[in-house]
Amino acid sequence: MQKILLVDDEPDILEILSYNLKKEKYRVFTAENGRKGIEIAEKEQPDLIILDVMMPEMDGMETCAEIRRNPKLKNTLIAFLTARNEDYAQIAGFDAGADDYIQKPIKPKVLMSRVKALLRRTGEKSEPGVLEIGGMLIDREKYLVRKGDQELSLPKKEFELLALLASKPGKVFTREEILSRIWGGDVIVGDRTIDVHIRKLREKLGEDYINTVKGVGYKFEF
Amino acid sequence: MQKILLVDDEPDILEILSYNLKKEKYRVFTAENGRKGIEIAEKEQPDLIILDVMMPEMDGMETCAEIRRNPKLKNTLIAFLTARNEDYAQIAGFDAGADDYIQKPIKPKVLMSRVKALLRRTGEKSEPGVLEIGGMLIDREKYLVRKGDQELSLPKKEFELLALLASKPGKVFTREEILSRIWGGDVIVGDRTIDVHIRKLREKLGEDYINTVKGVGYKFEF
DNA sequence: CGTATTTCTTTACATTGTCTTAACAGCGGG
DNA sequence: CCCGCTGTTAAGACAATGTAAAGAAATACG
Repeated sequence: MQKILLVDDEPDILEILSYNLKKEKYRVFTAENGRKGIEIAEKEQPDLIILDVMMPEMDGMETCAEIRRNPKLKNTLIAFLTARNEDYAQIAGFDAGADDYIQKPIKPKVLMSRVKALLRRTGEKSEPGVLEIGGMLIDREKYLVRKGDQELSLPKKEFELLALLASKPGKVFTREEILSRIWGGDVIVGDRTIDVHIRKLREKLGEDYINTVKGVGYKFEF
Repeated sequence: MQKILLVDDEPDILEILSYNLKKEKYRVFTAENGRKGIEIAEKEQPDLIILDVMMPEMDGMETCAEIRRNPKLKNTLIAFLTARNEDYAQIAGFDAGADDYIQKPIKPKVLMSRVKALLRRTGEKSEPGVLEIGGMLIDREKYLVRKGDQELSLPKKEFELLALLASKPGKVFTREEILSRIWGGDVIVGDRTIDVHIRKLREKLGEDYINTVKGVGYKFEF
């Protein structure tokens, strides 16, 4: 999961951005000024830092320059938040070294696409698109599972659940772990929900792949 | 690797830009005037041409117009370099056909993000002009689809959507992916827009080519 | 230029699967 | 046998997509 640090002195903005980014499964940290921002950044090593240009004390430009000077953070992506009426050229004029500018007022959709575009480069995990285990082929790109000669197309949640379990055969995934990886931390679902999905998977794949470890969780085996 | 052609009469600028672009793994060509620029462009078929507006003899505008007239170069991306005090609107007013304006003084980071943004869409790969799948012929150059004996001429968006999905048969493209590749990152369109285009495609091609993977996206199959 | 035509987007439902819940059954341990 | 856990089933809630029609935006045309 990729980390994003937000630095802005306005709590409202922090909250809005934070909310939207979390919704998209980013891990979000916030700081209300540049100094604290850098502190947190050093500790958390975020993938992207979003800086408000206008801040008391240490403004975005300064913070940015500071980051660029800091050997531990030098290569972190930086995006500026700028009010629309600030002249782009003027801002660009500062030798700031930002990777992108995002204009206020902030449109969540715009923000998200920008953030994604920025992180695309870095982000791309090297997870293989297809994994093969126990005579089974799980294709994440095509959302398809091939077992022997038959192709199964599983519904989203089931597929993700299978892909998760199968990604580390033998490892026991706790319910919590499963919840946070597939449903995403904040979603609340009932106790039986996971079981039901497991059930469906067993139905479709056969009973011999997913094992229950009572009191702990589930694991994939073959 | 993508090619960029720089045209400017000031050797200093050429060098700075060249250095920065090369650092980002672009293949860079330079020319000190419009005439030579076009010559090189014809030979190298760059993905992007960056033109200084102010040049002796043949200035940026003229060169640009020339490029747009040249059948071999017509579709090349063009970015202008303009001094800050030249009025954007005035420049834009010329029916020059540029794809972007970059203001001097040039800040490498700004330049890079612009260049990347420009090339993102086009860039991807040198995909074949025509692809053939499932008894269908998709000609990107002519914007034509042949299915069996009949020729369909699809509207732009529909065509691009089809071409995208068909470029990786079986792969599920998420809505996000589709949006960012066809509409381009920042455009905001309603939820149902994609569906409607899918609908039209299914109407024209038949129901058996594009499959929905609920909660994930669409894929092309045959 | 204004108008006609095509393409694109939105709106406002209808529809379809998927997901979740609820209720109860089974099982093993203390 | 009671308790905590998981299994199972079916039903309903819900979210994602399908669809038709109308409104915008482009574009072509005269």
